[in-house]
Amino acid sequence: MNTYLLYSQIYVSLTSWRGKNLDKQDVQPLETIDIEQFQTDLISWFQKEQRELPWRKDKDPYKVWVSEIMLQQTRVDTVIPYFHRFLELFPEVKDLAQAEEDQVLKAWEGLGYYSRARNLQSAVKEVYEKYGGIVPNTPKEISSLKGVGPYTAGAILSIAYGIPEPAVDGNVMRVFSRILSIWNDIAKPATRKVFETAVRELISHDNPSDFNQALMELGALICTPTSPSCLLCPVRDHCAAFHEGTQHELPIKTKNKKQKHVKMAAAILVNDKGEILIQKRPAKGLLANLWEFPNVESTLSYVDEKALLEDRFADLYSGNVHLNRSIGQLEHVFSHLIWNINIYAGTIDDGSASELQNVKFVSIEELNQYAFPVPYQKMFRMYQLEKE
DNA sequence: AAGTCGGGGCC
DNA sequence: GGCCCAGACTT
Repeated sequence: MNTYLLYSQIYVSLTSWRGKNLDKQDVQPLETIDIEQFQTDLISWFQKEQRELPWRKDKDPYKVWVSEIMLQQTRVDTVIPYFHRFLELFPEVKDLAQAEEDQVLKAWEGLGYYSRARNLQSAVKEVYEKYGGIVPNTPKEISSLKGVGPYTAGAILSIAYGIPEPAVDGNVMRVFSRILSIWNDIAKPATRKVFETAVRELISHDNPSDFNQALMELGALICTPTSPSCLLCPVRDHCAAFHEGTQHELPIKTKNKKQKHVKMAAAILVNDKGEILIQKRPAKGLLANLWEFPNVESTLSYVDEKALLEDRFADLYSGNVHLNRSIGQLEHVFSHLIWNINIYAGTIDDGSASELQNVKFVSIEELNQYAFPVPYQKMFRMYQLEKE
């Protein structure tokens, strides 16, 4: 029973299923998917061709969890060194639960989307205190943890616990948009459910871990966004797009909007001991709880910017500020905005600034103990190069 | 549903 | 330049 899943059945259960190109499928009819054969082809390919990745050495739920959080919107090659360092610093739930947040953010420095780190630690604390350090294994409990959304819940449940839950990420949507010829816009939030429904029908109950990982591995290695390697694909016989020749048209994804430009001015301010003024960013919003150099959003005209900045910084830090020189400009691109920063260097008298909350004077050697966003790392590098 | 939230590597 | 990436959270 149900070895073969009729397309008509899927059609009923999903919206916009094969809503387009009904003529093209007649070229090479694909009326049925042999589910068991599909599972076998997919999983055996994965077991043979999968990459050796550090989080695949064992299925420790905590390690799987950390890896899945790091991998959100982040490439495998970027994550690998971070994963090693993070697990060295925080080998088990207890270690991360008891760590200082500043240390966690330092370990995350440069990886981006820093709320992932703060949410992960918050959730790990809950696991440590409420679940005795054991990562829960039910959809309800694990989904309630901070930072664990529908994808990550399914990934942990299937990979670490062998529970047949969908783990639908960008890879899975791309792969199944082609295999099942789904023309919904994968940029729309509602579309993910279409794919979850499909995965629930197709997932292997014998090996949900390899099934889900195989889909992602296929998306990363074969069924790539621009030029899929269909001739190497282990499931091309099951693929509607391959039969119809539409693999280059799928998936449908609407474009995202352009970034807004934000003008900034920032300064390296040094006191008479040669220490540098740094401050901690607010606990919410962009780059929350990371450290930065004095800066303002500036719509000032470049003509008088230096003098106006001196007044502004003097006011902010209750000291005499003198900007000696302009070091240059820096552009940094975020997902949704672009910073254009004018960079200055100068001095500040160490009056009452160090008494301000979230403000510190630190030596150059001490700087590397604080987590800085990449644009401020670039800024400090420019400062050091200019100084020589 | 749309906006916020990083950063780097391709093409 | 734009696009993508093992997404989640807030509004």
